Amino acid sequence: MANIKDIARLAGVSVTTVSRVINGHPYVRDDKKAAVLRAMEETNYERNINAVHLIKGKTNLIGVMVPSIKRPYFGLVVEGIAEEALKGNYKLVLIQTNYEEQREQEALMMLKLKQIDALIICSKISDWDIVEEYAAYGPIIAFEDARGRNVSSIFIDHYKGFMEALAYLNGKGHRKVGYCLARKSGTSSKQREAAYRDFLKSSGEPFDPDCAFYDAIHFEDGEWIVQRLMTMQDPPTALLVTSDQVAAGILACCNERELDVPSKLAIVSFDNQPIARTLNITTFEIPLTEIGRDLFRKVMTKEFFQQEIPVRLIERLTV
Amino acid sequence: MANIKDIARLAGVSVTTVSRVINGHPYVRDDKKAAVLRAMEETNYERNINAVHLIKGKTNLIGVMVPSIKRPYFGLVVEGIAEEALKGNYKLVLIQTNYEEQREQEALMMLKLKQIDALIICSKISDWDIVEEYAAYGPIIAFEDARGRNVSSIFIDHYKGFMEALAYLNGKGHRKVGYCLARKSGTSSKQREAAYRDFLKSSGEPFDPDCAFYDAIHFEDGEWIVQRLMTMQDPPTALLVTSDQVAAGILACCNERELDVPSKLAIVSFDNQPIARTLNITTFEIPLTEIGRDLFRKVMTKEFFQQEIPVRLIERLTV
DNA sequence: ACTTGACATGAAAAGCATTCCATAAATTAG
DNA sequence: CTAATTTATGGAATGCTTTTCATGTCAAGT
Repeated sequence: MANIKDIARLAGVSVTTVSRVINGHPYVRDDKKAAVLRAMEETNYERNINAVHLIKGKTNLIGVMVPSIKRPYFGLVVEGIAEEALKGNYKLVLIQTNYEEQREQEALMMLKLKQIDALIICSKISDWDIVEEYAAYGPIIAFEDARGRNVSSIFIDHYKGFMEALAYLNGKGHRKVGYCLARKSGTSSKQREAAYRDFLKSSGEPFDPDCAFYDAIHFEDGEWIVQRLMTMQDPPTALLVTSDQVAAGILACCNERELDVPSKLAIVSFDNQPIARTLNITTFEIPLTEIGRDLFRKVMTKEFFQQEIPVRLIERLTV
Repeated sequence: MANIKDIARLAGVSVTTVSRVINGHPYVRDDKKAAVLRAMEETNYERNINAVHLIKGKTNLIGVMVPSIKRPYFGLVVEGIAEEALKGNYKLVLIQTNYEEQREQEALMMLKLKQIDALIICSKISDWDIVEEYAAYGPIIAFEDARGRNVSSIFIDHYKGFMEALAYLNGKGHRKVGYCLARKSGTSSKQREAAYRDFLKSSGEPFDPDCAFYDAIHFEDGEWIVQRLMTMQDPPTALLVTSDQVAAGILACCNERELDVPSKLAIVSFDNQPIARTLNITTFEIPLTEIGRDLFRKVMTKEFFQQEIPVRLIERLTV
């Protein structure tokens, strides 16, 4: 494969001039420019991008840390990131972590190694201390509440969101509300459980551990949730679900078992994914794709930035 | 940031020796090795990965071309690719093309520029000629029927699959079968339409253009499909759907409108995504994640490889 | 005592494009 | 008509690591 030196020789100019032509810099006579272009054409020349990366110290690659890309939730976020990346001529490096700390560290390491120009954390398990440490090596933004931390973030206040949802259900007459969470240990789950307990305390209801459903992540998780629900002698009359996918699964299984929604079981979920609209699920909108776009835009400014995205209730037919 | 020269100076050895330590090569005295390690520790040294890429001529990055990552179908494939990539210490560069030729070309160009070591095409719109041209620059594998082409591929014979599905429905007594396709112009859609027409010809039924539903891609597309179905005076008694997502959407809308499945409308779909199991959708299994893993493994061998993956009928409750 | 092979180390080349700096020619301004 | 710009061009340094080649020491084998 020809390199810039070959082109220079073929065109009878210096490598500097060739570089000027390639990068559209001024001060190159038209005839020389033409000669360079011809030489590039003839040899089917492409510059060695890795040499460019080396000298420029950047790669136009943005890292995206996601636990699992098959989950529509992350698909929607990454979609937004990808859309925006395209405009800025950036490419995405996808790091699927499966919530393993070691893999997350690998992603962070890529930033230190300058293999990526910035890192977007869609969800993580590692401690903030570790993330902060790596923030010294390049811009990082997280889609997770980082208030009080020195890391940029665009986030949902899940405490608030859950509170609002609980108040809404309470207002609709529901006294016993169950909830489905994804990872028990995640930041957002902790916020949500705190809200749940606080709400219970303020309304004087007792806490029933049977009302908590963990590891509710996929559509298919609706199945065991409904199954468990039907074995309970005193089941909740409403369910707060942290993902439309799960809510959709629950709804589907309820229909199958002729457990009427919302009269027997009300469902409120989060995200407002397309499936929620189709199935008329009452949900709190979290504009995932839009957030993805924002994450990209903001991380590219390289400036510290934190912003809360408010959730918005969309009333449909499951309450 | 310290570089290898600094380390060499600090440790009182040559850069060659430092390189040996870094890469675990033999013939370094223990005391020197220790000195190098100490120097690296002290300066928090990390080698410049772009320099490594330049000299090695490879990046340990694999390109993945997908039209849209938010579609669970591609999420599942990429999941498999990512799993396997992890094992080989490769990272994925995601190129979301939205079926725009220009973006596809960008992905191919990355291969030429040696920014990626190999390219996996999950779906494409560009002509094979173009792909073949770029195959000269590095390993490419496609998840699309490339028989007769000089490009590696792991594929489904959609003609066969559709034929099998039609025969199955015919055997169940369905004489008028509709079908939902994603992109009208895609290779797989062409194969499927060919099968459909051939089947009709052999069974002597006339072709009703109203039975064809195009751009059926997402769960939510089920809505308009059912709507249209209900306006037809002579609707098909069965529907062949090329994605479980769409089938699930159709099923959900049928339930809502009390159109009984399967007695009023039978549904057969493809993929056997998790949602199909939960909703008891009769479907032809296409092991997407497993195929993702295979795509990665095979493209890494850098050898020409073509393999058909047979589909497998999974009978459930929608027929 | 002499050859051979294993062990150890470093100088320098290779991989390639960008950019700073110096120089020269051609214009424009005054 | 000189001084100051603008235009044009190339040499060399820079970014950093890996690998080849050359050289040297030391122990084992004959």
